[in-house]
Amino acid sequence: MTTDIVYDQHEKHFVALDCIIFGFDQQELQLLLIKRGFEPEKGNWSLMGGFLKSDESVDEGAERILETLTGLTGVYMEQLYAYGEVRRDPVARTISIAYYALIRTDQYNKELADSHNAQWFPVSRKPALIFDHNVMVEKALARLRRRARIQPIGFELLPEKFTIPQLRSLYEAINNQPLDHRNFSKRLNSMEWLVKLNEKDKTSSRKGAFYYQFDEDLYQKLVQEGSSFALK
Amino acid sequence: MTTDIVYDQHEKHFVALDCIIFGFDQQELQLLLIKRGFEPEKGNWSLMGGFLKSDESVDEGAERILETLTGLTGVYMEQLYAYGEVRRDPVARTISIAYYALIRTDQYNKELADSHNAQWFPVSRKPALIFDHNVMVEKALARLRRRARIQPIGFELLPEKFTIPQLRSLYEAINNQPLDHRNFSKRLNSMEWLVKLNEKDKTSSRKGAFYYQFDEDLYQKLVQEGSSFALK
DNA sequence: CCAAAAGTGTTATTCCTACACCCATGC
DNA sequence: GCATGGGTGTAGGAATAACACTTTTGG
Repeated sequence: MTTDIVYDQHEKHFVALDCIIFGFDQQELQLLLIKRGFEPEKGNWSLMGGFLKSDESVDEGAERILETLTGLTGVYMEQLYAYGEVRRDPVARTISIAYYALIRTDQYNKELADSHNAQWFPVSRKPALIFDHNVMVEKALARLRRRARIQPIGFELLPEKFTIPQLRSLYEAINNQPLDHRNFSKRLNSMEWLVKLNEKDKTSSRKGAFYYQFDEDLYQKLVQEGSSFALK
Repeated sequence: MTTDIVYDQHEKHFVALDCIIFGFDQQELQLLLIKRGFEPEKGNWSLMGGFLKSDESVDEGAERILETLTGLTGVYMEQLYAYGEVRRDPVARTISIAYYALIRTDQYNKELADSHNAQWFPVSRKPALIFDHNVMVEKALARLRRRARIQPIGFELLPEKFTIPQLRSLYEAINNQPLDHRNFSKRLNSMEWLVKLNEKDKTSSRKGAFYYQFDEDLYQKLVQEGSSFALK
């Protein structure tokens, strides 16, 4: 690409993309981290990252990074924040644009992740990370908590079919606090976009819990009509 | 700065900083825009922007851009979003990190702004902007609306001393909807951080309205103790 | 004395919270 | 038949929303 005399007097910078990858194992909120294979900080834990290429948008770059580690495409991803302290990366001045992703822990490519020395950690017991990755994770957690209250993104962390106790357990994990199961059910049952199936999950109780599904189309229609999501 | 063999195989990019500058004229929410003086899009309206330098953080870069136009430092600024479509800037691939700022329309350097062909526009009647600056403004507005409900940033747009009707008028402008003045006053009067002064503004009524101030220190203390801001 | 904006109080409704019991099933 | 988790209903309290009148004062 040809550039311009006005632009060419300015400096260019490395632009990195770092992914905070969340998962849920029916108990705890998890983070997919990789063990860094090169200096500096070799052997320490870090977020999955990579450099922006010239022929991709930053969104596309973040999707590529996620796919490189997990093999997944089309999953929920949201830009979190751009980190730009001068010395945040000791090797070279690098601007990092952080994204967070919500994936289903049973659907990613484990061999691929293994080959990058990736490992899941419960958010509550994550190791210290390199550079400013710790603050990225903190911000992602805060964002996820806020978003999950007002937008139906929790479903991205659950299987297509889920039970209400599973969903509650997820929200308890996200917010790190117990919820009253009666009030939670009551609120959910008033949500039109929640579709009850004629099928039960019997893996966690003798009685079994009904499966539900999130009706994305109906939800979009309801949003158009002015109703809004709220859960906590 | 020396870089690294691992880094050097990657591409570098122009990184720009664009500022959405909000003001309030006692009636309407305003935007400070500049008339672009060079091609392409010469003569069209745009946000104030500039390129990131190697020796400044992105926050510092944004502050520098704002100061270049307004002469102001230390004003409220928040990173909004990083825009990174490949062709968002037709001249050269440029990542833009957008910030929004809240300034007092009576305190900036008008000569400086004039020298950049800057002009205030009511948000409701802003001209079409270049590149993706329109979506930046939309996002900034949405963010401002959300923030103003849960954090005491509205005061950044008002003089140190303000009246309750002024504050209400500001919130009406931000959210573009009328508020019940009785409920608004009631809510405010229950806010401990609102300091009533023994002085009245008589410019807008014969009776006069008491001036108030925001007690930042007390607010911080209250936040520490777990109370939270909410206004709408 | 009157116009124009400032200030204040009460009630109805809605939403949220707390809380306890019955149900279905596999063993 | 009992232990285990799943499912439902009600009542009290808090926050919100709706609404009308009195006050001050410059002209």
